[in-house]
Amino acid sequence: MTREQAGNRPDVPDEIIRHFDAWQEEGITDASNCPVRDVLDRVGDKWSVLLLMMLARGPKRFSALNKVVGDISKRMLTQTLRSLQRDGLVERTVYPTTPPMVDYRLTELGRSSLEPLAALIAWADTRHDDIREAREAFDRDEGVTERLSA
Amino acid sequence: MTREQAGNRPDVPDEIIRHFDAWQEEGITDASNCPVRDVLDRVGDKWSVLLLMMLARGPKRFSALNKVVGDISKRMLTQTLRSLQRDGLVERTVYPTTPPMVDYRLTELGRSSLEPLAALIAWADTRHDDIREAREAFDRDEGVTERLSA
DNA sequence: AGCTATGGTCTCGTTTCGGTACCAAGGTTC
DNA sequence: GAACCTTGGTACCGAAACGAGACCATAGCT
Repeated sequence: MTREQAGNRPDVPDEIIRHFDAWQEEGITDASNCPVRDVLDRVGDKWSVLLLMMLARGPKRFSALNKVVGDISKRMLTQTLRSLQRDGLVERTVYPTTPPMVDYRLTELGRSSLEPLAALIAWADTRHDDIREAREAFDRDEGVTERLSA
Repeated sequence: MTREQAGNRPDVPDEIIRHFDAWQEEGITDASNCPVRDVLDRVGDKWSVLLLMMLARGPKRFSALNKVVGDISKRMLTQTLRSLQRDGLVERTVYPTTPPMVDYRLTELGRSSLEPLAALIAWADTRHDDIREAREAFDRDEGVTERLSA
């Protein structure tokens, strides 16, 4: 009872698919009137999701985040945290010591975002091998993959 | 019984959180050994998720995708579709007519990705108002938001 | 006086991105 | 039979985003 029964129909609620259809008919041209487009732009940046995950356990200081992620530059860390704060996903607390101490924690909204994000992570985890395999096959065959149909 | 009972604990399975913790201890420095990082980079580009959604209903031709998304350039459309194909999420079929006709359809793997993606979309839809509100508040107060704690 | 630590900002060079122009091959039109 | 239309791209160029590193203020310790 794996997942084969899916056949040609995605195992996604029809409701969602109808959603997609609606957008297609309206044309998704403008990002402004589309709530999802808006959120996708945030999810769709290199660091936001990663930072949200790192804050899942609890508050973390700027330097701790910088250390834990490692290959993020301070510039992007600041920038990403600011936009997460602006969107109400994280909260920034400054302790007026010297040197200053700042910590970031998820808001309730931020915590709620982890739910769907966790689903995505879980998918990534279980299907990653398939992706890697596909990738290797593609690189090996280099375009021979193209199915030609009369 | 909204969502307030969450308190300080995210309503995310502990299993997932422990996952995050593990990464933190190992340091997430290198994107290569982290399956999620890999997937996040794909999800985390401007167009991939949008295109996957547009293909949810069924196969679509290059020009149809270009029309439906609207503000994607042909360049990025080609590029994004290639990488989705490489990752085994979409399948490319060329019909050798003139002018050539090409269509793209989700693979089983691609279809399976819509499940967690749909959850994310649903979240975006229900919480978008909160985000917009937070954004307006932030822009209005411009940094006064900073909580100072002794 | 000098070194260290924190949470940034500034600048600069590189990557990536969006937009436009262009291309190939065949069918249709004049 | 030369001009034009179509599709699915690629080539090129300027613009925007990104990464690495230098720099800064403040205070405590040596």
